[in-house]
Amino acid sequence: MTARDELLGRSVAWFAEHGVGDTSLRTLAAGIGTSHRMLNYHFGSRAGLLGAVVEAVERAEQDALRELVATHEDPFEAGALFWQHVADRAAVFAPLFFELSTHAMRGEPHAALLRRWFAEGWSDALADGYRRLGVDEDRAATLALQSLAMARGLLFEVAVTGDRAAADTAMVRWTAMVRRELEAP
Amino acid sequence: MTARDELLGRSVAWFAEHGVGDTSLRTLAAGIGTSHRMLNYHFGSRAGLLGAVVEAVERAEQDALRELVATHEDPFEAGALFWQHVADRAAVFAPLFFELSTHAMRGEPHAALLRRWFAEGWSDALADGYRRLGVDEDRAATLALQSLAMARGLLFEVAVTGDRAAADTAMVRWTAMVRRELEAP
DNA sequence: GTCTATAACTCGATAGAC
DNA sequence: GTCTATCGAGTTATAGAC
Repeated sequence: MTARDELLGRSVAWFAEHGVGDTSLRTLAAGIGTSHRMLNYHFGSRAGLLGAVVEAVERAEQDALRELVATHEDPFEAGALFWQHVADRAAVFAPLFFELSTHAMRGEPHAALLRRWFAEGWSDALADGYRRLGVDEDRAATLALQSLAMARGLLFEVAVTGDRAAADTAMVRWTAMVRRELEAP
Repeated sequence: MTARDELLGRSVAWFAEHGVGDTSLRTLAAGIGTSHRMLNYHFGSRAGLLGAVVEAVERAEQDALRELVATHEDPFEAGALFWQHVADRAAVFAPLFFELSTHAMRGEPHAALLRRWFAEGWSDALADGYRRLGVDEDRAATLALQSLAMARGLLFEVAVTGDRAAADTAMVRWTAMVRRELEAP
């Protein structure tokens, strides 16, 4: 366990408990028993620290999705459970997720790793799921992209409006639409 | 034309030309012929200024959508044209849009207006379109939410990965899915 | 109401000593 | 790795001119 990993773990725990908000490096540092100078030393910048936090959370979430897909006969059931899991954490991590993704959109160097993480990890995991249902390569790629877009868009809605029920309904009906598409010729 | 409106118009134009990035108030002020003190005076804060910019852009976009829906027989055709319009501007305004939406997610006071703008404007406009196709109230609301989520999710993908072609394909196929849903009993 | 000028405070980032 | 400045920038506040 390096000093960096130790600080990263404590930062994730601190954010999970106190929320992310506009917490300053000084406030966070005081909260986890270090100095803002040390956070800059280990992570290069505030954005570098937040990027590492998001990457750690995303890695855990992607692992959770693969685990659910692997342990459930019905991929759609795994998807439903995963949506619940993600939406439950929306209030805490969605703002940080969308904030950091704007850094990736602007091509900022510290967000390069995050950019690849956003771009490849989720699409690949979802496309795998659709291929296992016997969908051909081309359709699987599009369905994966659509499912990812739908999930992120609904996550956005939940985070902004707080209307979880409407988003849940939309997700259930989206899943039903895909089912019917796959059963049709 | 108040001084505030004048500065807002020049700010939007400046951002459209130079991009948003991490432009400082001082840089922007110098670029549009004022001082950073005046920007704070008229908009309250940097976030207040950016919020006003996003609101102005969103208002124009929502008006454009209503205009397209009103002038086209086929609402799906209007939707396709609008998607093109929005995706073309993704590189410039998507980062700012998602950044400001995180302020709304955190319930920051200066983003209160923006929050309502995000939450109500688009859903209402889209639900109107579906109702005009004879869809009942409950389904129209869900379809509007799904269409909004799909569009924002694909906009997110375009902004992060730059893969416009994949997003266009996903949008075309989404529209086809909805068409089939509405034709089925 | 609009604008200029100035100062103080916080925060992110950096340099240098140890 | 750690600590003590130090700087630029966003923000807020005050005083005052037009």
